[in-house]
Amino acid sequence: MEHSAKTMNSNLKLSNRDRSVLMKTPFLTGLSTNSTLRMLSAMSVVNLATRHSIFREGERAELFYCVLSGYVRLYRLSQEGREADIRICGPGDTFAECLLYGEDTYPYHAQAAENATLATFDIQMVREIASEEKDVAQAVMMVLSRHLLTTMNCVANDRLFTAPQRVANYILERCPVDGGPASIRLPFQKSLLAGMLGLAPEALSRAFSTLRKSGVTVRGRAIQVMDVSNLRNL
Amino acid sequence: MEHSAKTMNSNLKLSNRDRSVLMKTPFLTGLSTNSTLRMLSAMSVVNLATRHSIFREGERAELFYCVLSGYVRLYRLSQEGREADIRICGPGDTFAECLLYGEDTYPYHAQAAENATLATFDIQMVREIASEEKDVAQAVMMVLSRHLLTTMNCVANDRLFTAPQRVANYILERCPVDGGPASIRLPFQKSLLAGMLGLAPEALSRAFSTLRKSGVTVRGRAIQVMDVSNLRNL
DNA sequence: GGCAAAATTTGATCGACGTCAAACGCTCCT
DNA sequence: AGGAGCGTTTGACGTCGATCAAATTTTGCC
Repeated sequence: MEHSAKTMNSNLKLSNRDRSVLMKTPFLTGLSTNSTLRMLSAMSVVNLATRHSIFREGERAELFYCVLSGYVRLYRLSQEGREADIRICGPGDTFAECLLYGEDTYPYHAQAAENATLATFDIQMVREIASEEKDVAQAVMMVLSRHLLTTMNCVANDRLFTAPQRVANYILERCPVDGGPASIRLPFQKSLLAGMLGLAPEALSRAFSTLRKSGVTVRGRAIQVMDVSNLRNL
Repeated sequence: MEHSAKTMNSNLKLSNRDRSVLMKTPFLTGLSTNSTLRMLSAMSVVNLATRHSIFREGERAELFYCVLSGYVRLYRLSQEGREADIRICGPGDTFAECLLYGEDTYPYHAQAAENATLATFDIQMVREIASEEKDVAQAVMMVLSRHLLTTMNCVANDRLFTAPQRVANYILERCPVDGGPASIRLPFQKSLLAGMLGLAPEALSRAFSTLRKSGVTVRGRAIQVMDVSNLRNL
């Protein structure tokens, strides 16, 4: 029955966790009952195995996506086949939503970086719903604004900081704000983090070892910071 | 009366060119008469001299902007005072519009890169208008979508291409599509182009001289391409 | 035109990071 | 336990682009 790694579900077949993420999506949170129902009618859910391609650059776009669980990698290819990650999407993130009012083909490749559950939305239908339901339009604007903000941040980080600084920033964004010790756990492979920061995996590894001097210890996916406020000074 | 380089105008005092750009803004084009009037009531026009600061990172945001003429530089500062450009905005571009539904402080510095005329929009008021007028909400979504798309492009370019390739891309985007010879004229200083491409001015200069081998001649702001299709292959 | 200031180019140097290859470690599988 | 396969680390090396300084060109202004 299932010969591909892709599974289509009705949204009744969601895990509790996925359902909870789905409802916290900016696209569905705070909507009127009516709007929520309409959005759900434009939505499906898919399960994807690691490395499964979601869409390819240049394909005609009919859906945009929201990650419920797992991670998705958005990337471009150079002529010679080098890959550059543009964005890593985790639970709650949306992608290709800029096509609601933009081009009609996907501007990058998308691939499941781990087993993932995604909500898919029909672009045409959502465009129509947004033109009729104010709360949906507002949700779309909020999502787009936030996404734009983080992407501009990404440009600034790439241009302003070195590899160890970018890694330190990543860690600090996920640490309690006060000083003192802290420990966090990477939600995915290091190679994904590398792509997210615009680095080769080797460069990430070296960045971590540079940060040892600043009190950062890494073992597998576990990261320990001796003194957060110390790390904050570069 | 005017001791700063900043001038506030009623929108009656616009040059023809500025008025035409203003009306072609995605924010004002295709709107109903009523929506247009409401948007104009949320708008002012300012003239700025070269290098005049428009806002600083962290400032409370009350306005977003649309460039009517001239160019604006959005940038971040590192601790040590190094500047990194995030975006160069020209006529028709908007900036800080992501604050309509995002944070309430500007996430970067903005500075006039030349004498410039800007339309300013009151964020609060536009938010209110967008919640009532569907065509305005749609215009906002289109602007955000387009902006997001170009910013993701920027990340991809930075990560995928070398300096000469990025410069070649810039030129090609502004050339007639067919092969053969072409010539274009930079609309601003080379140092601005450098910042736009994420390069130091020296690196841009060297990139141009690398491209001489590929038939690109530069004299001042004039750029000549011997064979466009040739340049397209890296 | 001619001077002062700014922008751009060129040269030299250096650090950061990508790439390739090899070693190491971990996980999963039987 | 033994291995195969993958992810990560480490080393060696090369390239790209930033930086500093100086030369040169362009621009703005009387």
